[in-house]
Amino acid sequence: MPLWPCRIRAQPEPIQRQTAVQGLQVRNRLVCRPPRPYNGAIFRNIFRFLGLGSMRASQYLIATLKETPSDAEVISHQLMLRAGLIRKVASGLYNWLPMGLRTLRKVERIVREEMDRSGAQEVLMPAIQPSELWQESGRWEQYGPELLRLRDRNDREFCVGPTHEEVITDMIRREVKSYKQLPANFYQIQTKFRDEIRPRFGIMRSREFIMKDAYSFHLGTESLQATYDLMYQTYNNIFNRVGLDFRPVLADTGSIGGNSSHEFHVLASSGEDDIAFSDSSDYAANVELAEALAPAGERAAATMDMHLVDTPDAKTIADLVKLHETPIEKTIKTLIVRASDECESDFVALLVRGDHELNELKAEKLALVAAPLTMASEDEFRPVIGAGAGSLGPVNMPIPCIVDRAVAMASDFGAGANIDGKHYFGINWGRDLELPQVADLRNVVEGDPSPDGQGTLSIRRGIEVGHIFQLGQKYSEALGATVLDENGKAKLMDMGCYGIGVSRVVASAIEQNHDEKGIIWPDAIAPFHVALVPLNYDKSDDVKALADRLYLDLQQAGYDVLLDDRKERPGVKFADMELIGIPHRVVISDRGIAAGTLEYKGRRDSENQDIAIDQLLATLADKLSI
RNA sequence: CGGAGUGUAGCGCAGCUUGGUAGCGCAUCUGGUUUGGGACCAGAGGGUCGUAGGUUCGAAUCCUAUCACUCCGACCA
Repeated sequence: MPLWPCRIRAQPEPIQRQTAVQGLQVRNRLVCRPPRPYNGAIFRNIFRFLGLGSMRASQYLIATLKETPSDAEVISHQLMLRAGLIRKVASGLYNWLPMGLRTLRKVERIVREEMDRSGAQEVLMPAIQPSELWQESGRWEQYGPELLRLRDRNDREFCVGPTHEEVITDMIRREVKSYKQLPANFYQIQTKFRDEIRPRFGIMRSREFIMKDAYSFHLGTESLQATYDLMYQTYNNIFNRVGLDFRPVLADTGSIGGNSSHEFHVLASSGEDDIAFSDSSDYAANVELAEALAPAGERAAATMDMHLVDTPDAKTIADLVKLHETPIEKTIKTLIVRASDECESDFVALLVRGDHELNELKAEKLALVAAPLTMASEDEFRPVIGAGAGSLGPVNMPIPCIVDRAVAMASDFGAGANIDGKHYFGINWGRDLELPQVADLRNVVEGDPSPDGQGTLSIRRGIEVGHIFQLGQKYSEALGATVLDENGKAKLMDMGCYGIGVSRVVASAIEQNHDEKGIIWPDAIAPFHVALVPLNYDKSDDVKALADRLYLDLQQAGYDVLLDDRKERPGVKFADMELIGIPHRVVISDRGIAAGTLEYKGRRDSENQDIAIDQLLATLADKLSI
């Protein structure tokens, strides 16, 4: 009998983990198929087939290093090298050694199972793609040097695929003819290549990487939205099963456009993106996107007269605060940017509070502001305003001003006087000058109210491991991918696109789960579940007999076991197993056998625990969640 | 692409200023002693000093070019 259908039938419900995304997975709980009854016996039994198998350490490549290679910057890169999971072949290119590949395969398997469960169909497309398709979509020109292009012996042009919209759209326009075949969702787990300007952080930002990409096809945006929601749920299931602390966050739809887009971020201090999320709701967004609400309440009444002060040494907000003892929230930064054609002036002044940062995305969406956002140079604006960058402000500003919501709420504030070396203090809107146009101009900061009205925002770093978004008809239109509708008329398909950086998930799991001794794998993706560490395996017949027996018993029970039968001293074995990050360790010794016990230690535990030999399976069943 | 830096044994590094023909620790192999937290002793193997050219009696060392890698920045469906 083929194994594959058995697998599907025997799948357990995804394990709900309380540790990750508290409360988030309840959102839009979509049931794609009736839940199957959980049958522990079948699960356990079948798991034997699902496991990657057990190994004896003496016959396995344990490529641990004592010292950290000098070019490894982030912790996941260092530990992946030290634990012998990967080795660098060239910049941004890595070998996966056996130990690392096991984890990669386990992540892949979880992704595959959950994608299959959602009803998506697995395909495999070529890594090398013909230029013709990219020319059809227009991306042959659009995509910069990040697209690795090459020629074959016949001088035809190809690229190494960084993504597969063109190929899948081409495939579907040939195969799918009728609305009756929709909706449909196709995915692959494949090697991608992006010729990054600067690969770094090891597997986190390599040039070649493994990605799960899925593309869905629809007639109508409602159907697209339904599959989008299903993928949103599927991604939550996947990252919960992997065992990561993550957040789905609202993301910029970027150059593709479309209605909505979510990125899935693993929270880790080494992340490259800032994520803002509410402390009391499921709101989360890329900091670039999070709306900065107006401060609550009324503007405070004026208590000072506006007065001009000589500030020859205050070129920056920091100087102003230091030299003139002004609270930073009472200062205003004035930034001059190029104006759009709609504006009668060449420039526009954008005002944010001294302690806030301009959000360029928000600014360039304003009608009066030229996109892309371009800061004006002092040479350009000095003739118009008559002052340099350190002395700008709203009072007597000859060009249109747009002020941030927080600026609009300020009173008694200080700002440049548009005269070199002078600032006004005690400025108040309405009394000293008219309040100009108000807009959301700034990045949110820690402690701001959440845009959904519930709670306040925290900001943490995140590693993007997944991204889902709606492509709409961009590619179906470019490539002419149509189906016939009920009336026999050709209609362009709507498309969605859903990616997971599979190899990056491995690195991000380490970023989130490690200590000074090494990696601490979540059970679900650990290369081995249990490290069996016999002491004196080569000398003691009792130890050897028991270790061999337990090795078989644990395999029977469905665990992936690494039996460390190497002729090494105990300290070496312990250190290696901890560095590699095997989450459960069982030590077998003559001393223990005499007392009828084994020693159990979870990777995060600080103390060993003696357990009766016949209690091992029960203990592991209790400690291990797979 | 701009800025900075590094290339010496599998890994981490010294040697370079002041040229004299390569060394340390870890790892590996052999023998012995050890054996509950990365052992010890004795011995061994392993290097075109990134590459090419130049200066010199002589270059890891000085000069020139070049390649690779790393870091910071710009970039990132």
